[in-house]
Amino acid sequence: MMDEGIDRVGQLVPQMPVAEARMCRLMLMLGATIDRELEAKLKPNKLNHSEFLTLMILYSRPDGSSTPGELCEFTTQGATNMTRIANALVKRALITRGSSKEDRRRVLIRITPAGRRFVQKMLPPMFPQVGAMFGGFSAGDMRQFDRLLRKLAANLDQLGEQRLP
Amino acid sequence: MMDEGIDRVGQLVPQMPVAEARMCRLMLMLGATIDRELEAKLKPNKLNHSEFLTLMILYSRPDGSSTPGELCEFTTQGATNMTRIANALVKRALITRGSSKEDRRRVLIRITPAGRRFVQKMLPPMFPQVGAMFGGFSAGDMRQFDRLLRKLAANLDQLGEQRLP
DNA sequence: GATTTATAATTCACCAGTGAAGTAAATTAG
DNA sequence: CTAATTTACTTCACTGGTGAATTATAAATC
Repeated sequence: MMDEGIDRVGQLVPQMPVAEARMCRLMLMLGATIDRELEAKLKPNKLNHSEFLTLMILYSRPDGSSTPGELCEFTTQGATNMTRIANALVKRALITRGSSKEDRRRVLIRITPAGRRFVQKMLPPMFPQVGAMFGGFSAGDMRQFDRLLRKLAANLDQLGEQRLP
Repeated sequence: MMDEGIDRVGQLVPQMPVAEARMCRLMLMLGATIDRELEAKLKPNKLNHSEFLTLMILYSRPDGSSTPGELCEFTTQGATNMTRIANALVKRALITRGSSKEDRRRVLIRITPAGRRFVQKMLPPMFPQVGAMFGGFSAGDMRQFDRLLRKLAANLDQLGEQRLP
């Protein structure tokens, strides 16, 4: 369906890299699909993707804490949105927000015990889906897939750097 | 960086399918990155992703026409948003909107000659980036990658169907 | 040591996308 | 043939996310 569309565009615009465009489109579609799937799983917990990611990063930290700036970097969110996310999670008492002693510009965000319990309760129901996504993938498939995705990631990193400096 | 985070969560929650979760996260990151890259390329043309996709689907149609409902399906957009998209593209005279004769509920959307010229002008500057994304991919890599992505897509389709009916 | 510059976070105004309700036409059922 | 149901799209109110301006603190420069 999508393939036909791209093929036809390729006929009309002959210099187009058809195979690459197709792959690119596939990645976009799959990314969006996984995103939807994830959001559906999160909805019952009244979390969205970026709130979930933020909480998971805090959870994964040995000391359970970070700063908005750092969380922005790791989640690739803007600072504006991180403020909203923190507000939402603080309101639900999953994290706390306090100001740093050494640098009073900095805000210290920390996951609460309730936040940790919440994560531990929320994660396991997601496991079957995550497993099913890769049903029928052999060990070799997994290795290949990982390799190719990271190769693509490296290329994209290069592309991204060119635009900024 | 992400890998360490997932590994650490895997230690805290032992039943977690770590490899699958990692792959899933990679797909989400890459999808988002490609999306950002695409949006950056579209910005100078004052188009966003969904408007671009809509226009490209019309462009790829032999008769250059479709209906909002069909475009919703192909772009996986809600009808609400398709109304906005059509408004935006009509305002720029890239498409026309008329009502169908056989079924007066239906709206007929058609790409204009100006719309076709616009697409032909806009596409070529994107080709180098699309090519660069897959720089260093051998023919075998491309085949493998395509195979694995479609396998994943098939699994996701199954997952999606379960939730709806 | 005062002033400039840089950094961290927040607030505000806006854009893109969604769900629920509304409108209008076509189809089905009684 | 009328009434109920379904289909196609639009409108409205809201959520999530972004860029530009703001505030507060720290670091650098003169």
